[in-house]
Amino acid sequence: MASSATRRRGQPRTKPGEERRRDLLDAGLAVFTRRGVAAATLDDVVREAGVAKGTFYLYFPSKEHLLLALQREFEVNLVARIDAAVAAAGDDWADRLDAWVVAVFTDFPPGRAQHDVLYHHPVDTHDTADDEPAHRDLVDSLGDVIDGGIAAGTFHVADPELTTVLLCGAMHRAFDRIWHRDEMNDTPRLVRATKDLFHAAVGLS
Amino acid sequence: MASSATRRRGQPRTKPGEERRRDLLDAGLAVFTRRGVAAATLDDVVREAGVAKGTFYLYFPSKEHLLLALQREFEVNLVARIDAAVAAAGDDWADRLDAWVVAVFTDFPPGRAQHDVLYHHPVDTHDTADDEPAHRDLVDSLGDVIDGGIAAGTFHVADPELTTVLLCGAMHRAFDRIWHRDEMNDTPRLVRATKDLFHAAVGLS
Amino acid sequence: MASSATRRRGQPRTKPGEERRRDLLDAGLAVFTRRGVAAATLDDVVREAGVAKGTFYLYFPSKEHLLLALQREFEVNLVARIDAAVAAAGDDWADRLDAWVVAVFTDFPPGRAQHDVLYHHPVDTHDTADDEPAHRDLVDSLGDVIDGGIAAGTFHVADPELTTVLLCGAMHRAFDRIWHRDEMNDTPRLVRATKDLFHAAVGLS
Amino acid sequence: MASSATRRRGQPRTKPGEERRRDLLDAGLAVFTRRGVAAATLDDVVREAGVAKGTFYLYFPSKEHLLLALQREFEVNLVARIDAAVAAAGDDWADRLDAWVVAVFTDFPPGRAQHDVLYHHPVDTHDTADDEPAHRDLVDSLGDVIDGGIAAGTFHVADPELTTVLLCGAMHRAFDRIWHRDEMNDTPRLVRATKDLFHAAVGLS
DNA sequence: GATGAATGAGGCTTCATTCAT
DNA sequence: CATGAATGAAGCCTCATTCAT
Repeated sequence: MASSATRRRGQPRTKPGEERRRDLLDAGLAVFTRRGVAAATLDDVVREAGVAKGTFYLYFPSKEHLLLALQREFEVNLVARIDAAVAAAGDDWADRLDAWVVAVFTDFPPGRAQHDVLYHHPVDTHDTADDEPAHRDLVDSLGDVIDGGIAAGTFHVADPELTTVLLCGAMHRAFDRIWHRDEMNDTPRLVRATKDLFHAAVGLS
Repeated sequence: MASSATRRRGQPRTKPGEERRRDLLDAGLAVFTRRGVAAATLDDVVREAGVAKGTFYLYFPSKEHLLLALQREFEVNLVARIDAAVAAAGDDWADRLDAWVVAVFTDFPPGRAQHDVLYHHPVDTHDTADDEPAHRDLVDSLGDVIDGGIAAGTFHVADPELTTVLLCGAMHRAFDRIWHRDEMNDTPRLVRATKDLFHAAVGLS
Repeated sequence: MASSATRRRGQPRTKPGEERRRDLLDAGLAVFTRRGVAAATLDDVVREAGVAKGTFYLYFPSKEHLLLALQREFEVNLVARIDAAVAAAGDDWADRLDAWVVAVFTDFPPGRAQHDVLYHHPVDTHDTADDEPAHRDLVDSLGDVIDGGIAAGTFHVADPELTTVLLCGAMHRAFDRIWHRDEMNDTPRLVRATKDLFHAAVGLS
Repeated sequence: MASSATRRRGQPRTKPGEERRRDLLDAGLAVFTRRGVAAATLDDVVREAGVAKGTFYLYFPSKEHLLLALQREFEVNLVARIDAAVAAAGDDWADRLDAWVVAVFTDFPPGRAQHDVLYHHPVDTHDTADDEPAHRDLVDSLGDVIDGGIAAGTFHVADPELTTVLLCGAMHRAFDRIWHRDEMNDTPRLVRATKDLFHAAVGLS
């Protein structure tokens, strides 16, 4: 029963529910990241988690739901960290906007693999019931900054809502393209270009 | 597009190779679009094409290669149409840039489904040999416009290369988000917002 | 040997691993024997074993490996029985040689079908990893008798190693020819002729 | 249409029947030898022969019959060459027996691959109708020598018929074992051991 | 709670054979 | 005689999910 998550002998087989769920989530992320979402099998996941097949279904109703949970968790954490960085940037809206950009770029790289898993898998939002409430996402986060700057009279944007979506999308695709081609891994340059674009978009200078 | 799944008696079974290939390509697109790439089966494809299983393998070495061919074809055509629209816009670079945006927006909607198939499926560029040369893509197309405007002294962009990628990404993701939520299908507004962003990005007014 | 293809209701589905493996082995032999190795399908095997397709792959990595296991098992058992008969024949080397011949002939007939399966199918020893150590085979068994008789001064053979291989081969092909033509199923006569040949080969009388 | 048997331009497409049949036979042997009988496909064969799929069925009713024809041809030729060598050996029966052995050993090696194809593939003699008359085979050939020696009073064998089969089998299996293990490719030694065995079997010295 | 042997529908691909030209 | 596109039955194997213990 060798596995990277082998259970130590004598250890109790049962764990608090939350901890088991965590193990499964971690294992899922590891496997999805390693093998790719499509190629990953439930067998891989439970082996990685050091748990029996059936146990998985005690915590998630299906493989699809594990992915969904992973995606939600990833974005929630990401946004929380970004929001914090923005809050720490002070009161100047231009600074806050820059802080948003920098935060995204410093946060993404370590999670590049997760990013792929998160954003590039077509989760069927059809049969996968949407129990949980929609969470605050990247667009909401950027929207707050832009709306704030406008309210303060610093930014000038004709259609803030759409512009926010567009800018947010700019980054996403940029990441994909850049990373997948393993070219231009020049973060400072990327940060600069992105800041410039954002500034121009909100009418700064 | 021969009637799916039926063949008139007495009709010749064989067709010119190019035509059969076309049928398969059409059938593939239809099925991928209807069922989604992951759920689509080869059975679906050949049924749609009104052809036997084995026939498929006379034209494509695998399901993956059908997808690849479809993707290539889609982007090549899209870019060709956009390039044409830009060329028809006259000599003013601002007009050309606007023409690019308008072209994209008028061209995409009918191909929304294909767009999903094309851009959202992780084609394993590993074992799927890359025989054909890289083709001109959307980024190349936008790049030409931006580089042209800069060369003419009309546009001013600090980092044209990255800015092009960013702007291109803006649209892509925007489409995804907008369409997938079936909200804001307000194309004129979308065109206006995008033009504004592009103008700002290249330093117009 | 559970009734093929049926399972009593309420009966537990799971069995001790060894037992399931046995069922599969038995089913495999039955099917290979009935249909021939090439024509046998996995469907046949699992139907015979009263088990689902997937279950097979819990015990063997492929159809090829089932055959391999069957072959190994057959030869190991055969050789064990022959060795026992030889040991029981006493100390006279001529008697032991005769015992070897008789043992082979009494043992083979009931296993004629298995013999075909075992010796006539080209198991690709290429990708079929050879985990287990080489086992004692018929040639080894005969070799021990011949070497023993030589050491005792009873037999006289110029090239014992090759002669052993040759004598062993004599029988094999003889069986094939004789059985496949369903002629000359006269075992006593066959035993006599073989004993004579073996005696002559080792220089007796 | 590249192939090792490409047709020269301007060459007539039709050939005398016998020649076409020869081409197919040659191609079949080449492919069976190269890929192995089981892995060889009809596509391989016709490509090798530089002929269309349908043409094959003008000359052979099935793939199985091609193999059968190849086997027959191989053995007929082999036996003819051996018989000739025996005839050339003079009138002494011991010499003739030795000549038989030597002939087999000099003839086999170059045809090792064909030997495998010929003797190791289970041709279903069930549905493959046996139109042609049985041909003279190796056993017949050896039988004539042994019977001749007995008639001349030179050989003494209790059961000539079975002994012949046994001796013939000795060689066959020996070849398989020896060649397949790429060990003991020491032909002179093999010839000597075989001669010894044959001499002993017919009561010489 | 936890287990893991068992399931079985269904996927992709192969290839001997046919037949209209 | 020759062609080769088309056929389609059949094969092997995968894997999400279940359920008796």
